[in-house]
Amino acid sequence: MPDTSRATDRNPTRAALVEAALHLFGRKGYDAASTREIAAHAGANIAAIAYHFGGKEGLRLACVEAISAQMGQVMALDALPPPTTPDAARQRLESVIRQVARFMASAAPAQDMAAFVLREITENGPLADTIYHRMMEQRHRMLCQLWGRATGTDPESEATRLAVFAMIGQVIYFRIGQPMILRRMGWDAISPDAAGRIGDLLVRNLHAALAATERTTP
Amino acid sequence: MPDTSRATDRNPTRAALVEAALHLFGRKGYDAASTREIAAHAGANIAAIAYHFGGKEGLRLACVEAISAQMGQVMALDALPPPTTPDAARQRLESVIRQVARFMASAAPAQDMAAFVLREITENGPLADTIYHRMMEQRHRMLCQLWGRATGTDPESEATRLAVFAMIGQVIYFRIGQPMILRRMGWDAISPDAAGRIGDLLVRNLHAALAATERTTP
DNA sequence: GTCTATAAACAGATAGAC
DNA sequence: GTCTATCTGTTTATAGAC
Repeated sequence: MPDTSRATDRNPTRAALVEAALHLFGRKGYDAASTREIAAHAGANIAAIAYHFGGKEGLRLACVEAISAQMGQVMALDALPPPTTPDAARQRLESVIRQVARFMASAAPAQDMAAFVLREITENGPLADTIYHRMMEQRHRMLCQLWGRATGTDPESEATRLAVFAMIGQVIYFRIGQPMILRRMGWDAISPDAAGRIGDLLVRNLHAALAATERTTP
Repeated sequence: MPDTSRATDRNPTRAALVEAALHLFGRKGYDAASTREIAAHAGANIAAIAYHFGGKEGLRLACVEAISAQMGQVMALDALPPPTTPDAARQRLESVIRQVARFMASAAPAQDMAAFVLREITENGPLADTIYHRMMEQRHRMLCQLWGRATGTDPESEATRLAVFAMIGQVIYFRIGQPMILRRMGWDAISPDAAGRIGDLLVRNLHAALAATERTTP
């Protein structure tokens, strides 16, 4: 059993297995996706899963690590210096929303990743804790910091935390509910143009919500 | 094989099976939830599933019918006369949001139903079409009517349909993402008080978004 | 209507050849 | 590292007693 915990994918079979697993776990759920199906989808042998990951559970963990790595790239908030003025915070929130919206609305891998994370959380599986602490909590906290700076309110107040969840809900629903949205819109995919218009809408809602917050809690 | 398609639950075993199936399908997914587990959870025998529903698939269909019936009660928009003034439309939207938010945030069955529907849609299972047409589309259309009336814009324009999806996203995220939200808020459940505050937040965001729409597209 | 017993297909894991 | 073959347990569905 070699590099079971390695996130880097030097081996092409290993990488293909993670990609296929992410797709099938996300689409059908962990239990419903069989190792045979995953191996076939990756063009690999069933035994390769045990070899590279030690078993099905190891493959699940490898998926979490792959998502964590990808997510760090898309929401690279951590690297930038924290904004000092309300206006700078507002702009930072705006650019985060646009970036995440573009990623969520279009990119195919995002579908699998979002579905996978959501499932792991709602099923409260063995990796729910890991996912929450490594990917969710710190990012929400950072968004609360920006929101607090932008509105002049306490970043860790209940109102702020809930407001950030409402904002997040808008963005990720365009991913989670996408099959429904596509049908209703008469689209077969979200074009780059459409993703831009969705981003515009979400930013407009962001500004409206920020203004409403400032007016309510001065 | 008796009343396979009956939605009314005269038989207590039948009703218990639907309830247990809704819970387990919603929590673990259709494939992952075994008929043995469902029967045990309902205090019934495995063979009762084949007897009452013709098989596992029939049980799945019975779940859809149960949700459809429940949803008609919670979002009883259809019965009321359509509002004529923008202000009446705004109030109608507000009351729908509060009602759905209260249901989504607290009631335990809502967890199972929301998770079940979401899964069926994202897995694009055999009942995805039924669910979309019987439960999603007409309600979204009705909300678009209200939104259009409230803002004076075309109810079926792209902007309106997307704006309604953004609004819906906020509401249902407080159900879908609830395990995450509870952790972050330090709650172990959403109290009635908290549900009220979440409703306040969502209504405030609704008003802000409506105002932003009016300003943008006069 | 509800139960037991069983059939036929499937799952994940592993031993060992190459 | 990758493959075939096989072991062991679990799945849904069903036949038939009561």
